[in-house]
Amino acid sequence: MKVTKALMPTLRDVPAEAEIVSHQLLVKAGFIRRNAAGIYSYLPLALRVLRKIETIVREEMDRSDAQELLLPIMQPAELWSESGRWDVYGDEMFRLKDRHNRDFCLGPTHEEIITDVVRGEVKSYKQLPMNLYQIQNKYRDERRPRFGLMRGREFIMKDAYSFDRDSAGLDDSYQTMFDTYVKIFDRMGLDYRPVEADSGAIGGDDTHEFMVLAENGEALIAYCSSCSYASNVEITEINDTAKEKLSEKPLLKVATPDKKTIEEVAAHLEVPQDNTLKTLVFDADGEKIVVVIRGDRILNEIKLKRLLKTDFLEKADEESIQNLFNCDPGYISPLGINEITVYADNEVKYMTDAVCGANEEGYHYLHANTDRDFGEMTFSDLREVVEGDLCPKCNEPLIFARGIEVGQVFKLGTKYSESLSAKYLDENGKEQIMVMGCYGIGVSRTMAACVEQNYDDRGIIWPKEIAPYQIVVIPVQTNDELQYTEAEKIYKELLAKGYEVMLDDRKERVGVKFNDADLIGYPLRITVGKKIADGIIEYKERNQSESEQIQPDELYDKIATFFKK
RNA sequence: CGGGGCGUAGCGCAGUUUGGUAGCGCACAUGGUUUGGGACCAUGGGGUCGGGGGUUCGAAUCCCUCCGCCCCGACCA
Repeated sequence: MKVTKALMPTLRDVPAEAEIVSHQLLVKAGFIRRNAAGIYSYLPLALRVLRKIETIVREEMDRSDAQELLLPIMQPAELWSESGRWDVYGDEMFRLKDRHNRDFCLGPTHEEIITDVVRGEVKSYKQLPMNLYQIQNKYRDERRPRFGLMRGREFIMKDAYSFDRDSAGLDDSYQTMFDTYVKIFDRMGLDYRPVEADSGAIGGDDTHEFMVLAENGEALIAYCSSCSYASNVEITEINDTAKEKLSEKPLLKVATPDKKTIEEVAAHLEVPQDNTLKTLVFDADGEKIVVVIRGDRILNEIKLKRLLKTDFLEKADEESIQNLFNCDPGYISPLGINEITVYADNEVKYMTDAVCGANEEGYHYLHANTDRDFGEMTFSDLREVVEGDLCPKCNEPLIFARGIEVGQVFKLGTKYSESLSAKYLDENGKEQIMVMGCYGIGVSRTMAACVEQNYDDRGIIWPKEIAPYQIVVIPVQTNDELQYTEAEKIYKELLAKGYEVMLDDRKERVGVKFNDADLIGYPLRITVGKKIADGIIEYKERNQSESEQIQPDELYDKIATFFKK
């Protein structure tokens, strides 16, 4: 392709709305254009990258014996009512009606449709296991689309669904997909980590997220400095081990007027914040519960939700706390609480002579000791992990990193096969419910995540496996007969050898061409300038700072080596 | 959905307070001079000033209303 024929509209300025690097660079380098909030056109350069990502995904999925199909974007409401999600999904689902006033939606995901297809066609244990996938647009009416392709309302996703006879089969399918994802992201040249994660509203047991490591990632992950453990901090387990009690002083009531926050109380009493107790009140499915954690810690609501096995969990409002404790929330504690269930973080068990509220306006207690002073409480791992906490697997310190979620694998179980009755007959002719898994890769997001991880102040640095073009050939002076002819010769030769090449034949100054080349991020740049008269051309890799002067006949081996390694 | 902000040429912006012929830079077109890291000169094309309504002799500017978009929060891939 010649640049003069191509639609690759690079910009000098970036639209003010672009906030993060991947969004700015993809717009500036002429890959994407926005048509509406969270809705983008993929221009030719972007489409080439997407196709390459898809090709890698297809090859590895096919290799794992998954089969590609294509499911509809527009889906009938009936199926979603059957699974119960028509009412649950809420405003995030794009809904529409046909001319007969029948309800439809634009698929935010495809569990219902795939289960409908499979239940109609798969009847025997002999047909299982089966894994079906598609690469298809998804639609979610996000409350706030942002970060360009990271969180759009229309996006491309590879979604796969496995159907097994039983949970042992699902374990195998899950492992196969996990291994396949590792191969996929390895091939894309991304720096990523699979992490243990929360299964959230989709439900199910095991789940891993695949996180591309990037400074601006929205997710926080904790990984072990010595073993392979890694998890989303939302679920990172903490093993708080017993500590020796230093002393046990008697309880002492002290006045703390107008000192309601942990900071204020600790400062007033001249006690470190890590020797105070924080008491929180929650409304869990209509029942009030109390949670106690160390004063300087943050409660992890996901852990609490899992412990309580509840869907609805919300901080109790100030008024109901007043009614329960007869004092301001700043002075409450588990002291003398009998009628309310009390949960505490494991760490609380080992605290000595701590500060806690007196359940009386304006007073706190010094020297509270959990086992001595508090009534019955359930201990569990409830706090948010902090960097330096010990690995739950090997007790070495945990390190934090930011990541962008580009893939997730789930064990769904029978959630959808049951509600939509996807059943098969086993060896004994007995009806059984299929066991499902689902496996997603955000294709368009992966492109953005890749940019987020691979750029410098000049532009994008595509990994060579997914770059839109592999090589750009630049004649310094397009007007110069010799320079242009030689450049075109190299361009044609590279095309003939099967490379994806762009010839920058514009009558622009060379600075413009270099800047665009760096911005667009071709892995390799070949420059033909004045020195061609002496048989010398220039070879430069995008991720190297120095270029090399070489002879044209060295070029092809060099390029072959570069793309082979 | 709550709070804040913005909408003027493809992009970045000024003009709005105080109503009086719609501007600047980049990009684009033509000609010329340049030519190894976003050149220079000249000329030119391009606007329902987000839409509708109102006030006024006159509205980008004042008033009403609708729409779009961005940021923070809550939520989420």
